[in-house]
Parts: sequence; C-alpha cells; structure tokens
Amino acid sequence: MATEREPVRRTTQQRGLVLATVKASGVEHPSAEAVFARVRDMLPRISLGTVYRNLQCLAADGCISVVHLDGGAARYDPSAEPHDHFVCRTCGMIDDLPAAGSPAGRRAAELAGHEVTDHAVVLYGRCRRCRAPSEP
Amino acid sequence: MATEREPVRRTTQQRGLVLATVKASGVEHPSAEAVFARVRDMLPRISLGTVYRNLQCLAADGCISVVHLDGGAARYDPSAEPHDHFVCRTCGMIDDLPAAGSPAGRRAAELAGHEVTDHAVVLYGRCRRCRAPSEP
DNA sequence: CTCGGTGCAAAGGGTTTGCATACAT
DNA sequence: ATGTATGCAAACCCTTTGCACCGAG
Repeated sequence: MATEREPVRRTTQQRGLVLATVKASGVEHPSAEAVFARVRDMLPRISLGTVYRNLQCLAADGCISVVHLDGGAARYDPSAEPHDHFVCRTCGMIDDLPAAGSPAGRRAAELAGHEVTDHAVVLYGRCRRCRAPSEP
Repeated sequence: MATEREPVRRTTQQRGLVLATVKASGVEHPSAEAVFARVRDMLPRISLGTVYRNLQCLAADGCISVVHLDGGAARYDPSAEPHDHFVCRTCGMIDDLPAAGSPAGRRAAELAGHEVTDHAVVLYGRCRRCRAPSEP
C-alpha cells in the first residue's frame, strides 16, 4: 500500500501565536481557553476551534505537550520533554518535576510482557504555598 | 460552626448492583456506560444518571476507584487500593500494576516543599498481546 | 413521616467537526 | 492553482443537575 502522505504544515499567524503563547507560559500550564483568551488579544478574529486545532497539531509535531489531569480540561505545557507534574489539591497549581520516570512501575509492566513507550505521572497533594497558612 | 452532617447512605438495589458490577469486573476497568449496560440487564428501569451518582459516591466512600486516562471517559476499578496502571496504546487494554509508587518523583516533589498525599501513574505502550502479531 | 435515592430530561463543560472561505505555498 | 488553515456554528461525548416522585429508615 502507498504510504499515506500527511498534509504539509503551513506557517500561519494563528499557529505562530498559539505556539508563542504556550512557549511563554512558563509553569502556568494554560488550558485551551486560556491560550485562546491571550491569543485573541493580538488577533481578535481567531476562533476557539482554530486554537484547539493548532494545539493539537503542535503537540503531534512534538513542539509542546498536553497534560490531562483527572476529568478536567487539558492543560498545555511548553516543554515537549517527558517530565512529571505535581498538582496541588488546594490551589490547583501545576508544578513541573524533573522527569522522575517511575522506573519501578515501568519495570513491573515490562515483566508482564508489555512494551512501555511513555508514561504520565501525576502526584497530588498540597503545594508549599498552600501548606504555609495554617494546619500542622 | 456546626459540623456539617453528611447525608446517611441508604442501601438501594441500584447502588448494590452498581457496586457488584464493578467488583465483578476484574481487570476490565469498565466505563460508566459499560456499567450502565450491565446493570440495566437486571434492572431495566435504572437510569444513566443514577449509575453516575452511585459510581461517584462509591468512589467517595472508598469502595471503588476511578481511573482517568487522557481525555476519555473515566474508568472504574474494583480495587480501592492505590495502584498503578498500564494502558496499551494499541488495544486500550488497562492492566493493573502492583503499586509502584514512583518514589523518585515523590521525593522530588517533597524537596520542592510540597506535601504529596497521593498520585496517579499511567504507563503507555503496547501490551503483550498487541506486541505479538507483527513488527519487531 | 423523613429525607435520601430514583428516573427522566435538560443543561453543562470541553472538544471536535462540516462547511464555505481565505490565504500560504 | 493547489489544498491547508481559518471562522463560524453545530454537533459531539461525557458528566452533572433540577425536579417530582418513590421508597428505605
């Protein structure tokens, strides 16, 4: 069978701004809506659908990464490197963790005969700031 | 302030069947829809909303656990013990892993001053069965 | 008798998609 | 000229919620 050629990417103003916005977001991990709001300040006619489409293809191209936390909205991360996250149960803050990898879990899966290609690790708890105010 | 009393749980046929269905599901990790379909065979008038409500309170009561994978539907797990999961990128099969815990990630978070109360680890790859057919 | 649970249906949040048009190549 | 990307709006999936009735305690 002929190899399916995937569509050639065009560099549009919209895609550039979406990428730049995520890249500039630091540790904030904005949702699609947040990216939309920010991009719209510079390009008032952009649509939410376009933001979603661009976030999706930027992630597929390995320019950014997507973080899914529980059931909520997806969050976008400027770093494409696999790494872990810490989520504060109190304020929702998402911190990046240096790739911890969970070698133990990976090994267990490999012993079961599975091939582990990647992983997502999310730790939950209370962040430093939320810990300070009260309670021991 | 007066301590808020939470509602007394009543044992209904619906809740019993939802619990029994999840408990009987083994390693399958059914979605709410799947539980609904199965329970409806025994109780044709049950509604999907009731299934969701019961899954939610059973999880809150620590009788079962919920697994969120990427953006899709939540999956329900008969085991309330914290443990990890392996998800096959090919067939979607979800395997339970003996709690691997990811001590490295946890330590990194704690070094940053966060208090880790729990975590979710999902490994992705191809399961043993999907690995067999072709490709090296 | 109480008040938590149910069925139903409608609404909700997040994301995707069909279509005609715009524009990068 | 070609066909990808866009804007718009409708559709989609999963889940929650309002309401009147039912039934466990």
